Amino acid sequence: MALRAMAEGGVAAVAVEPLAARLGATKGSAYWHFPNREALLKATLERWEREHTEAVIELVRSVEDPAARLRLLFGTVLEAVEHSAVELAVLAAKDHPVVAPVLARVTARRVDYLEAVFRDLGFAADVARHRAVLAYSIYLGQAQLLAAAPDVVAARRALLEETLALVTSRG
Amino acid sequence: MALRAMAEGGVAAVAVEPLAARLGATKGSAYWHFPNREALLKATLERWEREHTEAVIELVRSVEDPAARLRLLFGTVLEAVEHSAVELAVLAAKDHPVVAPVLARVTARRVDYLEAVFRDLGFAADVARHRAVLAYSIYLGQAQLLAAAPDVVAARRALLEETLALVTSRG
DNA sequence: CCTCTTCCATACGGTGCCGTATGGTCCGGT
DNA sequence: ACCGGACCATACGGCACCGTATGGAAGAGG
Repeated sequence: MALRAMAEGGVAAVAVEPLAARLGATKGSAYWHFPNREALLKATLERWEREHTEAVIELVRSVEDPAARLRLLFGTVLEAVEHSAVELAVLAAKDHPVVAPVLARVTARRVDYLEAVFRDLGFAADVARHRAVLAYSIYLGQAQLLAAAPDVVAARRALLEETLALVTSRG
Repeated sequence: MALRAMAEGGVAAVAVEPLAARLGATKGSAYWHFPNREALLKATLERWEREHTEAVIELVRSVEDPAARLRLLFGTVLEAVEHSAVELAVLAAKDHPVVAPVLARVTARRVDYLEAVFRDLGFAADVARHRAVLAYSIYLGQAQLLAAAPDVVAARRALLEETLALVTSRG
């Protein structure tokens, strides 16, 4: 619920009074469950941290071929637009003291996982690292672009293929 | 001034009372120059639109070789971190009714320019378009990543070279 | 049946911002 | 010397949110 609110209204929407109203409850109730607004926000973010990273990794883990694994990974995260609304909301609040550490952990975890995939693809350690950062940049940028100017990104399927081809190309 | 405030505190910081205080003035003064907060924000965003896109294009226009032009372009926009704070602030407020149209125009303008550069590089129209969207995604994602988790992006110079190599590689 | 804990509601004061009203200063034109 | 417009300050009411205080309902155990 709080995650849905965050997806729609950003981190600012994870606020006591609006959320209580949305749930048909009152502030009194909310302040029994959480000591203050910061705790509510923290709980919401940590829930996002737990659910929205390992879930994808888990989904993809079973795929043997690393190229197919990468394709499934990118395909999954780039199709779910409403899913990535939460991501963008978190990024938009990157300077908030409660958000920053969670965001740093999630980012590091994801890039590290991507790095492992590129090593599975046969890239040397340093190259794999670069490709991982690059691939994650493309994901972030594309999510941002899709949300900010969807008409600019017309042929999404073709773009996905082009992205995969480039990011896994040798030499 | 308002742009500086936006870079530091996001779109929310472009507010009448905080800005007036920052300038050592009062609300009364501010509301003489602008009818309301929305007008102030709009003026700030349109100033950003005018200054932060054409300036870079102008800087780069003189370079003959399209590959060198692209290198200069990416190098310029990816080095200026404090510069890109404004960009991220605008992206973070992409759903704000005043922000959305400005952001859409700026995005379209930039991707179109990139597309022209890739055509200059000899790519066919459709491929040039894909590369342009991809390149702009990388820029957005990298700016985001640099701001959200700077330690993840260690070797920036090498990453720039890798980016350029991939994005201009022939399929 | 009484009581204690759990959970929720009402009511209050505080803060930061918006926007309006109104008065004051300074300055060029006559 | 006067006046009108440009510019700025003070003061007010309103709104949305935070957090606290306090008073219930409603079930569990003695």
